[in-house]
Amino acid sequence: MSERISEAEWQVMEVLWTQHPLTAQDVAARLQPTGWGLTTVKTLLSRLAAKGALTTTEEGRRYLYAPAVDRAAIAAGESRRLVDRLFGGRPAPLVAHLAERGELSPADIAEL
Amino acid sequence: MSERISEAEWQVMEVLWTQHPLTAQDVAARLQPTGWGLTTVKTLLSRLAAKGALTTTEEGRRYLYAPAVDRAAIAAGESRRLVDRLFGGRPAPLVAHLAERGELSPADIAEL
DNA sequence: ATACATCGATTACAGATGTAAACGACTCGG
DNA sequence: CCGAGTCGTTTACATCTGTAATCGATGTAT
Repeated sequence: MSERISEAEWQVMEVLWTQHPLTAQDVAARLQPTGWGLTTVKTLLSRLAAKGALTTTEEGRRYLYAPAVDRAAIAAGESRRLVDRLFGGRPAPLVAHLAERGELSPADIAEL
Repeated sequence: MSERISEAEWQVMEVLWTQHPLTAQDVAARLQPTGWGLTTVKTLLSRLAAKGALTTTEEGRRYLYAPAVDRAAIAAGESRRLVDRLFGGRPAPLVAHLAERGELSPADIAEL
């Protein structure tokens, strides 16, 4: 699994990271708020399975989907890409910016 | 200017944020390391101009390009998107991850 | 004057992405 | 058995992205 996960695909992964295994139906149900049709969700599931981001188990006539990649690892990779691209690899400016937005609680800061 | 700036386009912006105004030639020269052809750079400049990310001034028969958007603002927006997407809007986990990579110097941390 | 270099603009084209309809196989209620 | 629903798969199609070739106009050197 070296390929990237697109934004729409990410939302599908979110569902499965939260709970798994699930059928396509179930995933679609949990993606209700996106307004996507069932076939759209199926397409995304297929693409994710094709790129090895999730595993499928046959259950009768359908599949049960489950994540095959670790969420934290993917998030780490994406963060890294962003920091490299936007801040030349130095995360400090990013952190500074986040801090300015006041969305880092004092507790968060203390934790570092 | 509400449209996104793609990764290749970002590299072009980097050049112009560093120095401006520049001709297409100059930008391409500074993008030497990418190995992109001159026409490729011109395409990217056009797309960026079309989406209002940079301004053009006619100088004789050619254009001088300069950024029309603030780098920090764009970076902030992209950071925000990433944090929303990957961490549900709570930047703490991202910061924690960056801290774990040891790329935040103690000085950086102190600064918060 | 003429050939050549250079400009921006137009066109190209494959792969990724978002979003889905259509299809053939299968199952289940009557 | 038969029609309706449900599966995954195949096909569709517009937009975006990366990467350029080509083109018509114009400037420049001889």
